[in-house]
Amino acid sequence: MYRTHTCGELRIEDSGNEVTLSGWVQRIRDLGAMTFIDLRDRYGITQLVVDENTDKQVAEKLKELGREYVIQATGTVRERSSKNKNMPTGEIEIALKGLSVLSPSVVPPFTIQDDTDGGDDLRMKYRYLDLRRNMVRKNLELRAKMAHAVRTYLNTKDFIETETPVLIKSTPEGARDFVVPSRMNPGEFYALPQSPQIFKQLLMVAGFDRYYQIVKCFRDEDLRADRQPEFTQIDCEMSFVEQKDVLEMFEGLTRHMFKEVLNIEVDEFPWMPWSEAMEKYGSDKPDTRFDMKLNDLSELVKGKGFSVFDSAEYIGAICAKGCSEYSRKQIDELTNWVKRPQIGAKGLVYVKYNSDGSFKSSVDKFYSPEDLKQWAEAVDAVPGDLILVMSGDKNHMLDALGELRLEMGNQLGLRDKKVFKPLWVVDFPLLEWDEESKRFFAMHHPFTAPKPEDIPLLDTDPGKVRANAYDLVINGVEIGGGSVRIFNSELQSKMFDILGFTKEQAEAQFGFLMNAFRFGAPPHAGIAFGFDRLVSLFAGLGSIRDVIAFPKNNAGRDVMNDAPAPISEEQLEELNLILNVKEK
RNA sequence: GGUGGCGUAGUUCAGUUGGUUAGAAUAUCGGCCUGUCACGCCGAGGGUCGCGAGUUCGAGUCUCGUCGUCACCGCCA
Repeated sequence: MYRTHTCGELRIEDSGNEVTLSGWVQRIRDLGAMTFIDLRDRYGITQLVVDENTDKQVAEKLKELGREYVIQATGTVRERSSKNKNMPTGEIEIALKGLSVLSPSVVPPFTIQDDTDGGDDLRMKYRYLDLRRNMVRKNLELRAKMAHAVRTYLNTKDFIETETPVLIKSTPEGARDFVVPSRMNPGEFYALPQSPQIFKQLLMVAGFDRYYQIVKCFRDEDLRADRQPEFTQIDCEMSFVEQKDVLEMFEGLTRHMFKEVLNIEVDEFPWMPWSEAMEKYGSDKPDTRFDMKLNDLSELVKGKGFSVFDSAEYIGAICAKGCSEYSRKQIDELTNWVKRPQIGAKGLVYVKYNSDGSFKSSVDKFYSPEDLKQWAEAVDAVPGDLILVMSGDKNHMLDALGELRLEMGNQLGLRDKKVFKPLWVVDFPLLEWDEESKRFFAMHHPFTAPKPEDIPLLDTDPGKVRANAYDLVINGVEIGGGSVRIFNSELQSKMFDILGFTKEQAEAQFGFLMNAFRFGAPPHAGIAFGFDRLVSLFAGLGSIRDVIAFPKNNAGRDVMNDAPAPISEEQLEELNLILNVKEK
């Protein structure tokens, strides 16, 4: 028996008991004739004490100990003569009678403690040591708790958890696929799923009615703090439902998780049309923790002789509450910020609505105080506020103002991590025009159903067609998305047609799905949540890396085991592969 | 594919207009210490300043390239 208790559970009531603990040496405090050892495991830290005079044998053993040694310690629980109120086990200690080293440790490259001295690179390289730290382990415990809450909720709602294949067929739409060569089928490849999309729809055809899966998905695209090449989705599909039914079900799931995991009651989720999100927040994933909406000033500001505005397609503004005292330097910094290539604005016009009711702007030459008063009314500004205006190409400016809005939200401390504001963004466009290839792409995916009232537009103005597609957005993070699916093979054929597939291509790529639909497909709809993002949101973190046990770096590498890596000539031969790596 | 930040002791960092032998903290090792809990005190070892080239009498410092890493844009739902 290695232990009778964990390092986190002994209390003053256990005094006098003989116990055995196993764990890692956190720290040794050698006071000379008396030595204290902090013994750590997942559950906590317990202090061991050795008196040189009374425990000579054990004291001798202490000499070989070092940080992160795994030891087994036996002794008697006793009340401390000087207690530590800061730790749960702080009232007791173990007077050692026996001590054995189960496994020694070399000196670790960084210290295993909450405020570690290790940088990110090093912690990733020794991730198994990083995972010993409370902060990191807590994130993964949270993740496990959340996965449990998902299963509890969906199981009570009669969802069937079903696994779908990981080796599937590559499809042309969407993200780049990871591919896997097939040894048994020379020259042919599997793909790893970007999502189990087609399989879950086939499960609906199969009559499963309600399906879910917490499942790994793979996309071979460039990475970000919130994007990993392999990530986890809560993937779901339901039959005989409309959009409203799906949103209600998964609002229920989300609220259940907030309640179970964080003990937070969130407000009902508002529904916001995609067009409103774009116009008012400059984003399809608005952060509604704060207001500061975008305002279209185009009509108001034109025709006053300011050629920059007169020639612009769109002039928009946001109102930063209480910022009229911003200094020249602060305004300049904001101007430079929006001029960065990532934002790409030409400049920034400001109007200070001073506390005394007067105006000071960078365009005083062209606009009278009366004009500026009108602007202020249009953006709901009151004395003490700062109005920030940008002009240019409409879509670009909505985007830029949206970014500026978030930046001001950050500067003004309006994006509190402890506050959660979920909403549904609905009525996405069905199709997106691509200038390069001169064709439409499905904004969500090719199986998304158009809104019934917009179906006539498919023939006349496909770009205007809205989809029965929806995203769950929380605090400016896209947590999940889904759609009502097309379940009629004629409409599906039409979609493939609009997307530029020939009949043969559609048949080759999705024939089996179209074929399945000929055998009685129920109306169905589904959704998938980005589980990693949801966990990092709950944890109040910016990066999903911190909620994944073994994540990959920016370049998709696992710096711990150095994957990806070349394979042997024999392996290549067996897979019928010849490499043709281009020199840079 | 592109833009930017960072790279100095095991680790986290400092290092002035380019100027003598590159510092601090922490970790490690040794010594002292009976109530510590970030123990304390004394001492020691520890450096390819990421790598390569260039400018210069002289480069940790300036320039170019390269590698690594992070963030963002493109990409991705």
